[in-house]
Amino acid sequence: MASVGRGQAVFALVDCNNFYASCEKLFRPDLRNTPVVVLSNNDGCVVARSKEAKALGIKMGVPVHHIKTEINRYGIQVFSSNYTLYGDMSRRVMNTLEALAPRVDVYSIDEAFLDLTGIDRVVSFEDFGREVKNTVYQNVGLPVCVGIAPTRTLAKLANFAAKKYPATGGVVDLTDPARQRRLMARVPVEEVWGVGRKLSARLQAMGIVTALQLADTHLATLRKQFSVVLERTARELNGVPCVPWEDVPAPKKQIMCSRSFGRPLQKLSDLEEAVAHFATRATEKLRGGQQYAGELMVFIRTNPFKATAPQYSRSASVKLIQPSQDSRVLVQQAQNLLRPMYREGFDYAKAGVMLGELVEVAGVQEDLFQAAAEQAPDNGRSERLMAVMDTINRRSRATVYMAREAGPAAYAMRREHLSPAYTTCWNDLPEVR
DNA sequence: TCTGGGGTCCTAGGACCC
DNA sequence: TCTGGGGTCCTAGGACCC
Repeated sequence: MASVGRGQAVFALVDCNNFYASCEKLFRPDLRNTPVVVLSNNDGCVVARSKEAKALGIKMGVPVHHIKTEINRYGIQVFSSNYTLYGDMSRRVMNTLEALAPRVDVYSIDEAFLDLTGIDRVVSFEDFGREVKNTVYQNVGLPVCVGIAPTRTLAKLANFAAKKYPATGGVVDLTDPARQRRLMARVPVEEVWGVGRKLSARLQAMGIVTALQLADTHLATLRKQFSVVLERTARELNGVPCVPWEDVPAPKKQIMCSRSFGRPLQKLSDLEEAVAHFATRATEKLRGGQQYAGELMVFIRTNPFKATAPQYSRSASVKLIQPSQDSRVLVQQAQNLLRPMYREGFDYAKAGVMLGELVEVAGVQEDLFQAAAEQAPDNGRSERLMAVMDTINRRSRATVYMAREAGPAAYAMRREHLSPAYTTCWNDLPEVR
């Protein structure tokens, strides 16, 4: 059993295997050994693959129309993204983890860091990892892998090994420095957390090919030739934690809502409808985080992949005189930005709304140059109206909406392979006969 | 026919100030 | 001939993550 110094930090990274594909399979036992892929919004490209699909060589991010032949030849099951389902399954996984570990940092929809500092006085890291894996599988039905190490970057690497080498049984304790070096020597540098395509190309050109070579590179060189980011990564590979643990998630700095349209739009009125919808959704998220937006940005663009068609792409932003979380205000501002940008004669493929300069409720500044009487008349009415809208819409999606959003959505997504809402809709509950 | 959506952090460079 | 230096703030763009 590996041991670490008293008080030395230890993290576990728990990561669901092929998360979206596993969620789909969970409710379709008939697909147990069938290759499954899940598509991005609008059924565009592959964003998740079951292990059978990976074995067939289906690549991450490939447009689905490029793999039509394989889909037919191998009987690959295709699903549209069902974020309602994945979000609900994610919540169940995270709840289970929170019951097992004292401190949990939910990092993304399918992974979380656990703080295991000091836990080896009671149970070995390896045994704890197996308990996590088994409990999640028992409670939720989803397979996970667990990597354990003194830094998050090494925990990521441990998780990579747990996934890649079946002999590990899906759990790797990487607290032992000698074991860290042995693993790093076998792992390509591009697998290191924080090293993407561009960086790995530059590193390889310098002869740095493995994770271990990166760990052993002079820190000052990394900082000088790259940046502090890569220097920190190298430090973390050497077991020195550089990312502080945060119990309270940092407040968001921007909120975005954007979507490609199911089919190209030409008319201003259709774009107005889409932009109103995006602004409404973004503002809901804003209120969910108890924040106000000080800035609003709107963009529209044609399809850059369609090289033969005339291209057009514009964005515009406005600083609000007073930060707001009122859908009426932000939808109106978004329309004001959209109309002057719009040009006739283009096939618009995508639009979006971004909220920035976010402030907490308590930090809202009164407008210095507005007469008190002009500021006062609302008197909290906006907050109350929005709260009522949110309450109603939480119970039943989109019961109350802005007038601009009305009508059958011309911008609606393509989702031709959508699975039922097994866990969030009574009518879609799976039946056991 | 058909290529996602939503984030974060860092750096370089320009404007501006004294 | 010789044309400062240091600081801040903002923005755009690039890199990364899932």
